Amino acid sequence: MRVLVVEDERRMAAALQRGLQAEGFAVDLAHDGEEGLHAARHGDYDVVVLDIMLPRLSGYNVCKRLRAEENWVPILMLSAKDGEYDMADGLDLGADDYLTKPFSYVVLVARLRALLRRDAGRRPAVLQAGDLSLDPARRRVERDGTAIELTPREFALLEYLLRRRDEVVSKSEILEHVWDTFDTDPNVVEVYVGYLRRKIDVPFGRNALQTVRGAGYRLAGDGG
Amino acid sequence: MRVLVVEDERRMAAALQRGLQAEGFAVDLAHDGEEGLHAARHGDYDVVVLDIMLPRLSGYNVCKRLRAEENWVPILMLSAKDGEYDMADGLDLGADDYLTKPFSYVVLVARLRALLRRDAGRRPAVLQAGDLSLDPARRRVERDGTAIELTPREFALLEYLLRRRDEVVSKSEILEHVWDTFDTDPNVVEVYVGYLRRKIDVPFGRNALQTVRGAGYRLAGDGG
DNA sequence: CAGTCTTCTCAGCGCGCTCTCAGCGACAGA
DNA sequence: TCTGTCGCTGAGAGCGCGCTGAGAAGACTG
Repeated sequence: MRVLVVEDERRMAAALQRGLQAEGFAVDLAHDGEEGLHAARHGDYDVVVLDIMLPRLSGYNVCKRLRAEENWVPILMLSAKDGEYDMADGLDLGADDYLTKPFSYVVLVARLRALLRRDAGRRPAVLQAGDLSLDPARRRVERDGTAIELTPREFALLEYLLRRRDEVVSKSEILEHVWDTFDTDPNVVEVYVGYLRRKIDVPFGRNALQTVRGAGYRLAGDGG
Repeated sequence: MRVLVVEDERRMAAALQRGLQAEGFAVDLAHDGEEGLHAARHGDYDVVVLDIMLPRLSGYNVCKRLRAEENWVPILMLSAKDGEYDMADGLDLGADDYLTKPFSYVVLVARLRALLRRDAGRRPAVLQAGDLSLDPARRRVERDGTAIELTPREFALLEYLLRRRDEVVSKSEILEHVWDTFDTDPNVVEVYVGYLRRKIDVPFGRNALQTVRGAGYRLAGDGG
């Protein structure tokens, strides 16, 4: 899941980046409003965390412009508690949720996941393919009722493949959305596909995670 | 689909080439503006990815000259984010789209596809000929509801023939667009036409992929 | 600081894809 | 019918893609 964090205060930005990456998100940073607006327009993010007090262009205006352009990416606004804008303003502008600094990190993550879940409405809270299920909020994976332990990277990979189940997903797309790079050695994807198979397919005698040679991978919607 | 990438920075150029080839494009590289201009003039490309900061001749000028020569090949401009030119300049010059570095790889591919689609006057997302269909995005081929597995080369060949369905396409055109060469033995085309027939025609008792002796091949619009 | 877990790199290997080649059949012109 | 050309196809060689085991490096825990 790709997150854009627009925050000018370096320490806060770095902390958010580290924290969210640990949760398995792919995080990009923008340090002022112009940069943030541009990134949000072109970056294909699943959610945007947007500070209000920003150099060059306020978060307030970034949000307004995005909505004016019919860009409906979920936005979570952040503001200092003594700021001149309050929650009502933020939500009026088209933000989807709102947090006041100082906020609890755990609350931030919970709200982000809530946004991702709510987004598009048709996205189910629990992703499924046959008897294989993944719950993004609870970080839980099951096959046939049995819980499966995954590392953060494995989890992010499976989540992305499940969100695009039945589609053929190229290694470069996977690198982009799960690793947040595109010029890395694609072998790392092959390695992690191997790890996943040994956890979600092999023990169950299934074949959900299929190779499409020369094109990428496909997660079978029926669970293999 | 032939893409020209004009980019002086070797690592970026190589990464783009690898990535786009993985997406099924035929990619040529040019490493400075003069070279790029020359290639764009004579290379018969479907789209050009053009960096702005280039040795010898800027992307800015390459674009300007091409348009002055009435060359309307779709151009996607790339610029460093702190560059002296901005989006408005690029679009004013006749570029069709514009991306700022660092950009998302997936967005680049999506924009390229959008340009290609727009260029041909709203190409349908799914190519069809009778009950034979090919979905470039999902990389899926079906006949009569049955999924058909194709190798990358077979897929590229069928895609090209479908885009020019009902037309007689010569072997040299096919070599040019699917193999990205023109001095190879045309026999390889015959071999792959044979492979395709055995997958899309023979099992269904059809004859969509027809030989026009002395001229080339034609994919029948009604699916044979 | 040791021990564990996670991530990622690397090298080797097996197989599927690609392409070449030769032989043969189909076709057109004489 | 004969002949030369064009296209088709089966066989097979080469190699590049994808998979895997080993292990190094780094993060985290006790």
